[in-house]
Amino acid sequence: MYSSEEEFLKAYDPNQFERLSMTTDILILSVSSEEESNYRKLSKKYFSVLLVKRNTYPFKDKWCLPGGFIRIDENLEDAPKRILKDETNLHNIYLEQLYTYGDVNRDPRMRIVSTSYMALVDKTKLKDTLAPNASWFNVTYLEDEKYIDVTLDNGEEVIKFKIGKTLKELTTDRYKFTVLKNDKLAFDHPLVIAAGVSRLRNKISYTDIVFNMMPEYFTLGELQQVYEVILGKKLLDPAFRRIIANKVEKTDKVQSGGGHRPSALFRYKNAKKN
Amino acid sequence: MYSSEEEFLKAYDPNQFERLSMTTDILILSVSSEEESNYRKLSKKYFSVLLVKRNTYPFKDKWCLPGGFIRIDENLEDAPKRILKDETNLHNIYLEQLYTYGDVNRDPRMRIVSTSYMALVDKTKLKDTLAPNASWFNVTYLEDEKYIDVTLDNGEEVIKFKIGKTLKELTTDRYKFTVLKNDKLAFDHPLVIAAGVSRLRNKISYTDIVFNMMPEYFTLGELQQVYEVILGKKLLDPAFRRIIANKVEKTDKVQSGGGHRPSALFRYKNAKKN
DNA sequence: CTTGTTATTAACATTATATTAAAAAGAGAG
DNA sequence: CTCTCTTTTTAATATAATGTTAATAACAAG
Repeated sequence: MYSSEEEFLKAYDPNQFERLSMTTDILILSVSSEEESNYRKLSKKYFSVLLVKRNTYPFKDKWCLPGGFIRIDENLEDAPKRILKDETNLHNIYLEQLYTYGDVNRDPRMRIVSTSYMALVDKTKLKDTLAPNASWFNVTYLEDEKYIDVTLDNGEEVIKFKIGKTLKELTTDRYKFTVLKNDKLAFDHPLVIAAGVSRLRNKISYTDIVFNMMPEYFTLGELQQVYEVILGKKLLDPAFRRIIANKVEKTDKVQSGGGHRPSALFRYKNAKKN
Repeated sequence: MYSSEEEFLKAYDPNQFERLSMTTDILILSVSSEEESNYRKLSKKYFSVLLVKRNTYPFKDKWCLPGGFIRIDENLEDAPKRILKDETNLHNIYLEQLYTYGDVNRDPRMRIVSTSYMALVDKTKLKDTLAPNASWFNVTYLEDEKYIDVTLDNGEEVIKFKIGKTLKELTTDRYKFTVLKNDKLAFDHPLVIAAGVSRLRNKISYTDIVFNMMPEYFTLGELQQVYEVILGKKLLDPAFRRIIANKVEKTDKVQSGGGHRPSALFRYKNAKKN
């Protein structure tokens, strides 16, 4: 029919299949620093996620993940980068694609497929650069065989939802989830949060991504707290130290002033030395 | 501006952002049975992937993964299911989303974003149901720190390509790959193959997905060969048996006739008993 | 009956992980 | 200045997981 690819392309009709819209949603995760209420000995750390309050329809006045439309002349992964820049004023942030959601009715406006990303940030690097309608929520994440219970709390508002894992017959596809209760979080964003936390929990043990959430210098106690928050359980000191021993290096700095033996400050071994 | 969501939706202009097309690509993986050349003692198993030869532009006469356009009224994950049915005449196959590729120029026709899926099948269940332009290729997959070398071979044609891993600074994002050499495989499908094999290698150790590639009854030797093919290395018998001990159950069937001690046939423990 | 072959498991060696508990070093109270 | 409190840090031990060697089992073919 056509004798060359050029000829084919010239005659190509892009409207053969009806086109659709794409958006991106970004799960921005960090660990609460909680320095305000740091009495000594009580510095409970939390996982935290950045949400924005919608001021337009649909889902007006509900919370949602930062996101937006993919532009026609923009690479897929450039959209989350752009939005991250707008939202936190940071670039060069760890970003990883999570999952693409594409149910026909997931958006009331029209057919929209959305690719979600997970970003890990060191909260101490931002500060006052947050957008006005954005807020960090502490995450409590409880998972058992059948359900995941998530509670989000920003100090003023509490969002709770429950996610049921659908029958995992022969496998453990961690993304086949169903939202059971939710009335404050827009779209299918509860699924994105569950998928992201799940992914992070999993990856923390075989990659070094956790250091994207850490400042340059940290004590092993602080690092252990972050591991504990992400894994949702206490770790024993010697075991933890053995695990991360070859990932970090001791510096000659120490952190004193805590009413106890001062702790050595460590840094990530493979970090680019500035 | 609008006093209700309905009112907003009624007035909504879906053409605010230029829409794009979406396709899906399916990485159908299996393990070669190789029963034809089964002399005794030499039954080398291979990983295999199903490719189809394109008979239209673009990439006419090149091989590619089975795939197609997402229809406007079709859930995202229903598209790969539909195509899988067309291609292999099987349904109820293990299917898992891999990654969504969305570079602006990844398709010469127009802006197309593609979500790839991985399907695992038991090759003994198909047989003569293959589409005429489709063919199984044995996969050889060699991975080191910097590169992945892949060779695909269907007995008549050999496809080779090399993939470079981009600088993994703070992390190990297994998807940030670059295709270095490739002239017979269309689109960014080398990336999909690398991502899928990588995912399978990883997941085999903490899930039971491998049983999706196995027939109902199998010997531990056969299962071990599949593990070895997927992991790309030899395993020691006792170690392997300990690992899978609680995943399989011995049946009273045996497989004899191999010129040696007959082996017990096992089955997957959590399989639905028919 | 002997040999070749793979299946299967026992027994031991090595390594990794879990657990307990002790020593180290500063802050603050008196 | 000394005692107590606290957290850091590591030593030492116990337990579990994994790696390795090699013995035994069972059948086919000559």
